[in-house]
Amino acid sequence: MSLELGPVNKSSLSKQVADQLQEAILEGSLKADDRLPTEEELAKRFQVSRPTIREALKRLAAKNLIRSRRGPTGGTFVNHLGTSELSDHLTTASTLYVSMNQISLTEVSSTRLKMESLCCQLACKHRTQSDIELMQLELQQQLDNTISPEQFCAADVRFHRAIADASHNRMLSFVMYTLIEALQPVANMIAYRFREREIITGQHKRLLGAITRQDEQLACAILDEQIQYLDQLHEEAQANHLEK
Amino acid sequence: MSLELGPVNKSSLSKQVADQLQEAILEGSLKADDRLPTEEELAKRFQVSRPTIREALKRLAAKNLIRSRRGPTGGTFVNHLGTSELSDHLTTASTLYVSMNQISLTEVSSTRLKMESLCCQLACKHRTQSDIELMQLELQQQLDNTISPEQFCAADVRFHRAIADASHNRMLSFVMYTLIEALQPVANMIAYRFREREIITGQHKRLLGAITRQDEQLACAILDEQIQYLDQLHEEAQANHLEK
DNA sequence: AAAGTTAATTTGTCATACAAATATAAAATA
DNA sequence: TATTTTATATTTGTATGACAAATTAACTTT
Repeated sequence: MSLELGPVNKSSLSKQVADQLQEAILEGSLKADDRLPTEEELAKRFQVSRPTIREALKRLAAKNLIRSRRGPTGGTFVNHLGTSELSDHLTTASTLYVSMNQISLTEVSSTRLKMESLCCQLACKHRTQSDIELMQLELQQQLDNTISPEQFCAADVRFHRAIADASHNRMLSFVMYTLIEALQPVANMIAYRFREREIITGQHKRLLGAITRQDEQLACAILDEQIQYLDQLHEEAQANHLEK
Repeated sequence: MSLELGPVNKSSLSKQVADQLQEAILEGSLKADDRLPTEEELAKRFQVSRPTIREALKRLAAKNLIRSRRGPTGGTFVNHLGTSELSDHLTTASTLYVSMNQISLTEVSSTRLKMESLCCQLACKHRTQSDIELMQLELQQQLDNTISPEQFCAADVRFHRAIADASHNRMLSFVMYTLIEALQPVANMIAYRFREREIITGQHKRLLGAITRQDEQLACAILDEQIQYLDQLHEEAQANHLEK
């Protein structure tokens, strides 16, 4: 007689454990800052070995869902995911996606233009004083000519993130973070040249002014100008690259 | 004398290994479908133990960057990430983000409306015959009253994804996938009631018609109608929930 | 009472062994 | 000879046990 055994486990144990834990987090059984049982105890509960548990935990750690600390008060804790905590995650995802699928930067930048315009409109409506102050802070850093290209880029990212956050629509912010990261390769190029830095920061200055004065149309226009400028730089760089 | 030792490794070995491998993938040294050295060899190269290597690999596996197979021709391979391959990744991220930060569905749905309108506009311009056929296929399934709520939801997701893909802007598709998933909780509700199914499929029918005839304005209007309808259902459900 | 020391707890790492899957090559069979 | 079966080698998956490192709590000593 053919004994109908269970559908059984076709995926690896560590994956099953990881999925169960993730489900628990997603469902709310495990809330932020909750401490999970020790690895040893998890091993007992799931009836698997400790290395298997550890592999499962690493999977979750890679997604930034948990953090671990050693010591008596240590252990593994559930992370609360803020927009910035997820950015690592999104950075790799979007950067990889763009590079592996050879998505033209035109596609990226046109999408970004539309979305960031939306952000700007909302930012003009809902920006608070602290939003403006944050943007000013980042702008100040960009004006400092002594900072390294990397620092300039980072400040640029933070400036655009600040615009997204000023929309006060967290979902929009979340999505926008992805796009900002995806365009970093282009942003990187400009950071190395003083002349381009000046143009960008000039645009940022005017953009911040427009948002402060709640001038939606002007803000969108400046944004459009910046993205067109970036596109142009990118095209030139590509042309140079082909010549070589 | 104070010997200035290197800045050293403050993060765990498995993380360092994972980061290095990821960097290699991101940079292009490891291309899609490339096979990595065996775990044993990696262990030798990185001068760490095999379990450590495995934890590192699991981190990458969690991000869907690699896949593993056993056997002589097996090993660990680099994944090529398509939109759908990354959707898992983004789904958890966005779902978690929405639930953990208690983002109101109003925020999500207003964002989605704007973005999906953009998709519709582009879809009207660029949709091909095969795009339309795909949407028709999914619509047919939704019209079948015998399918389960889960199947209905899945078909709904695929229908909206098809719209996003019809825009022929992969970056936009990519971002849109995230938003579609984030609104699934609402979509789930409607799938259980026959009456609501009918209304939704009716809207989809008209939407498909508009896209086929390349009527941008009409398409956007129908989309707006649908999202308003979903918002309304969601509000009612919440009101009921409070009464209880 | 304050400071330093020790002990306990928990994650991080290592070493080794065996199990399971799977393709290749060899061997047995029709 | 052709085909099926069997053996075998390779590689990931899992288990066990041990020790290292970090960090806190309790304890001891001054």
